[in-house]
Amino acid sequence: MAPPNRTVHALLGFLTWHPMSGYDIKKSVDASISNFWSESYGQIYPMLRRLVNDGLATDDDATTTGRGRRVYAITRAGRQAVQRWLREPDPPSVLRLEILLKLFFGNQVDTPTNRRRVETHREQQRELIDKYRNIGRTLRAETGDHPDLPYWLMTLRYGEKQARAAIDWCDETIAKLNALSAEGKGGTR
Amino acid sequence: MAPPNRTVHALLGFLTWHPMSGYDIKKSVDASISNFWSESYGQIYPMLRRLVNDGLATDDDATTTGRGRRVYAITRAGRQAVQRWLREPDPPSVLRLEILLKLFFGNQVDTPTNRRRVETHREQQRELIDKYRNIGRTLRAETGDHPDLPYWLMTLRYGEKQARAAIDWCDETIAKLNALSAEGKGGTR
DNA sequence: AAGACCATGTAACAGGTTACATGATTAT
DNA sequence: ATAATCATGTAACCTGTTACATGGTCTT
Repeated sequence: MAPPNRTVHALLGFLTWHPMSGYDIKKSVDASISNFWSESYGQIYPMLRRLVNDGLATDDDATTTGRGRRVYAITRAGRQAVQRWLREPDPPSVLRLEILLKLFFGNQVDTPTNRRRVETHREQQRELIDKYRNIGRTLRAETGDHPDLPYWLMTLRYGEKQARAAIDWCDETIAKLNALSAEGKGGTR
Repeated sequence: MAPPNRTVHALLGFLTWHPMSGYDIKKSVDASISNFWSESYGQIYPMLRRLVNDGLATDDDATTTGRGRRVYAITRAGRQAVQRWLREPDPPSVLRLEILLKLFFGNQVDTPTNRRRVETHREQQRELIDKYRNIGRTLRAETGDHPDLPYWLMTLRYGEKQARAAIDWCDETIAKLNALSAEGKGGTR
């Protein structure tokens, strides 16, 4: 009865590499896939219990040290679940971009307000590109021969491309906003 | 006590145009902002009640016809809430792209599986571009003089740019996957 | 001794989807 | 008549975040 759950699969994915604690997983998620995925402790800890319950992971392990730390290891069934999941088609991902929702109603506020919003977005995307570049550099340097590295870089590259496209759009949109406001002020009527 | 809620603001946004029923709003959402926003009936109907309760909309209206249909109108307080919201900065939007999560663990499956995933994504994005172009054409034709039109087109344009970037990435990634698998088969070891 | 940070966990809540139930109206 | 679709609504459920509580360990 493997649950068709995304968090579960993310956790199992990390456990395929080596046994980890909830804390480790959280750290790994933040450090490696935070540009397209997130998990909170409130999800992680209960889910790990559930994995054990479903026979997809174990914690009755010598590696679970005496006090604080509880280390989980993936089971054969767990690996099979990952394999199944990795072969499933992807459900379309629903996204909700509040910036676009606001811009959609942009005619109800003044141009500077809209422009400021787009400019802020531009800055954020600019920062993201730098972040991605740095992560890429670190990855190449520290794990240059890891067989998973090419896949990690592909996911980074996706973020980079999206951010570049977003910046393009911001520039174009700022120009349009300016044109609109010029029209409204001086122009033909 | 205006709630800091996204659905609420989406609903109010539509109500700024003219009074609408829950059903109307759902239709409008699907027809105009579905590429970056969604609302389900399960959200809409209870939320409309709440708007009335909070004094941001009314339904004690002559427009609410005898039987089925219940039409909501925005109040002054509602308009003020929209204005406040439109001037707020945008929270960073968290996205979770399952395709990237799977590709991140791509080394655990064969290249054709990964490639198929990326190719499917490419096709979906290709279709999206067509869809956006059609919506744009319809909008221009049917509401060519509406003062909100430029803003609507901007949000469409965002989707178009993102989709184009995604296609670029797909092409690049497919090439990389092929190179990886060629390496693995014949190559240096 | 203090502060950072390792580490686990839960409770409360918010946000959201799906599936179902119900019935009116309109078009064929 | 029948089918489509207009139209509202709820219950069950899942997903997810935030805030809090708790205590160990390591460094200065």
